[in-house]
Amino acid sequence: MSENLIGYIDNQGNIIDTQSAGQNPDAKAIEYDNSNESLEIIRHSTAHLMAQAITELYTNAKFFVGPNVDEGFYYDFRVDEKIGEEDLKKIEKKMKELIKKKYKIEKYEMTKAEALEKFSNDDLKQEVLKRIPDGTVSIYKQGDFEDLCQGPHVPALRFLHNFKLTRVAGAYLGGDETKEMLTRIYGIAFADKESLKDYIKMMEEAKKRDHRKIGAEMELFMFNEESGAGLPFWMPKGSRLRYKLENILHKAHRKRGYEPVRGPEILKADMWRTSGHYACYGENMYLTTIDEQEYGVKPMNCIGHIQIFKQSGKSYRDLPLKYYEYGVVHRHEQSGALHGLLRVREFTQDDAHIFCTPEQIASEVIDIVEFVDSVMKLFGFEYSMEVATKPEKAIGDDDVWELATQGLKDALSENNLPFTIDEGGGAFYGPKIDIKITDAIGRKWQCGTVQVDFNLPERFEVEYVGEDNERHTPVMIHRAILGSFERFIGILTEHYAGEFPLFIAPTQIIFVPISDSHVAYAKELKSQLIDLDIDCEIFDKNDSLNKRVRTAEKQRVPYVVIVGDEEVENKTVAIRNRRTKEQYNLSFDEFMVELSQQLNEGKI
RNA sequence: GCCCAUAUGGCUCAGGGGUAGAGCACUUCCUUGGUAAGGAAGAGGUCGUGAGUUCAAGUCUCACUAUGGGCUCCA
Repeated sequence: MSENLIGYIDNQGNIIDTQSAGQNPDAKAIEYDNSNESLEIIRHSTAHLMAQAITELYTNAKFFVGPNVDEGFYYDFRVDEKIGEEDLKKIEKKMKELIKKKYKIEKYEMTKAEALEKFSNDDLKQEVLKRIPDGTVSIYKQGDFEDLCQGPHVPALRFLHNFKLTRVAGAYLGGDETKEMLTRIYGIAFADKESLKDYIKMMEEAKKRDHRKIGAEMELFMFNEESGAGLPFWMPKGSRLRYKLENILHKAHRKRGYEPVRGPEILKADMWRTSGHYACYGENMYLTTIDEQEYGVKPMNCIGHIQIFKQSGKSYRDLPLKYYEYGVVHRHEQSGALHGLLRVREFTQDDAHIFCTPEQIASEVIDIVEFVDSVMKLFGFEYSMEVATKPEKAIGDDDVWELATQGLKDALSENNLPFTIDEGGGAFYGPKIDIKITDAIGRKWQCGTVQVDFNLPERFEVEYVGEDNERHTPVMIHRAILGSFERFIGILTEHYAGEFPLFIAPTQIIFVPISDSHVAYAKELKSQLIDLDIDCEIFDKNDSLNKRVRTAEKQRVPYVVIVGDEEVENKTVAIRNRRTKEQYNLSFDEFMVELSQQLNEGKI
C-alpha cells in the first residue's frame, strides 16, 4: 500500500475510503493530491478533525451534519457558548494539537437501530438518523472522538495539515427556517501548503475587488439608510458607465431586429391576476391602492409588452416580433438577501419578449444564444448554460411544459451547445435556459435567461392570423442577457477590479495640465472628445504635478494624459499607460484614431 | 423573514459613563511644478434613530433602521 494512498474510486465513480475497501479492491487508487476525489476525502476528514477539536474545547457540543460544499466543508453543531471569528484561531490551534497525536481514523458498523440506541441522548444525531434509510450505518473513530458518518475519510490524521477555518455563521437545522439555528463553521483544506496559500491569496484579492468597496471608491453608486434598503442610487460616474453599457446594448438589439418599447411602472392588480403573478409571485410584489383600485408595481415587464403586441391585429408575417425594454422592476427581496448591487429591490432588466410561432422557437433560441455569446465575449466572461424545468408552483398543463422544455433542449443540442439540467428551477409560466457566468473570483452568477412561455399568451388571449387565415396563439420567449444592469455592473466591477475597458470606463481620460497656462489646451481637447462620447476630466487643482499624476493614476482610468508647453506647441499628447506606467507621445489626431479603435472593440 | 455581528465628520479608523480625536478628502493662501503625496492656515461630527438606566451616556440596556457574514430565496 502506497504511503500516499487515501482511497479508491470504483467504476461507478464512487469514492471508497481505505477503511471500507477491504483487502483487494477492484478500483482505481486515489492518491493524496489536489484532485477532486482526493480533496473530497481530505476536506471531509478535516471537518471531522474540526468537530473533534470543538468537542475538546466545548464539551457540551452536539453535532448535526458536516458535508463538503463547492468551496471546502462545513459542520453544523450546537454549543451553549457563542462562537465568533476570534474563536476560529483557537479551534485551528486545537486541531493542530490533535494532529500531533497521530490518530488513525477507524471505521465500524452497526444497524440503524443500534445507532439510535447509542446516540439516544443526542437529539441532533437522532435528527441525522431520521434522514438515513434503515440498514447499516457507519461510525468513524479517531482517538476518543467518534461520529456517525458515511465517509469517506483519510486513513489517519497525518494527512491533514493544510486547512483554514474561514467563517462562522448560523444555519437552520436541515435548512428549515422553522427549526432551531445551529452554529456553522466553514473551512477549506488542500493537499499542499502552496494551494492553501494561493486560496487565501485569492480570497484577499476577491475582498479587494468587492464591488461595494470599489463602487464607493470610484463613486459609482450608493445606498442611503433613510431611503430604504436595496434601492441603489447611481452617482454621476456610475451613470456614465451605465449609459455606455446601455448604448452598446441598444445598438446590438437594433442590429438584431429588436424594437424598443416601454410599459408603465404600475398596472392594475387584475392584470397581475390574469398573468398569474398575483397568485404565484404575489409575496414579492409591491401593491398599492389608487382611487379604490388595487395596483401592482411591476416585478416583470412581460405584461406591458403583451398589451403593446395586442394593440393591433398581427399576422404571421409580423413574426417573430421582438420587443425590448430596459425595464425597471421592483421585487420584495428578503431583507437578509440584499447584497450590494448583486441583489436589490429595484433594478433594471435588459428585457425582451419575442412573439413567434412554435416552429420558430428553436432558431430564435439559437439567435439569443449567439447574442449572449457576443456579449460575454466582449467582457471576457466564461459562461455555462442550464435548462430549468417545471417548478412546484406553476401555471399551465404538463404537456405544454414538456413541449416547451424539449424545445429548449433541442435548440441547444442541435447546435452542440452543452448544458446541464436544473430540475424544478423554471419560472412559474415556463421552462428556461439560465446563463451562468463565472466572475473573476470564480463565483458563478446567473445573469441571462431565456424562457419559453406558452401560458401567458393564452391567458391574455394573444393572437395572430396565420397563413391559413385562422387565429393562432403565438409563443412568447422572455429573455435577458445581462439579467439586470445593477447585478451585471456589480459583476463587471469585480471582474475588472474597477479597471474598466475604455468603451465603458466611467472616466476615460484624465488630463493633467502641467501649469495653468495649459488648461485651455486640455479644455479644447476635452470638447473635441465629447463628440466621440468620451468622458474626460481635467485635473487642474492647485496641487503639485506629482500629486495630480498620482491622484489621476488612482482613479483607474484607461488614460492619463499630461499636457505642457511641448504638447500645446506640437498639438500632441503625452500618454501614461495605466498598467506599465510607461509614457509615449502621440499627435492628437493619432490619439483620436487610437481611441476610436478601442471604442470599436465595444461594438457587438 | 430568521441567527450572529457592526453602526463615531465625505472616506478609513482610534477613543470609551463626566459633554469628541487622527490620517485622507474638502476650503483658502503661498508655490506654476514634466509624470505616484511641496508648504501653511482653516472649516467640518454631539458619536445611525427612539426610548430607558444614571447626578451624568458615543460609552450600559431595549426597540427600530441600515450594513456585513450566513440560512432561505433569486436577475
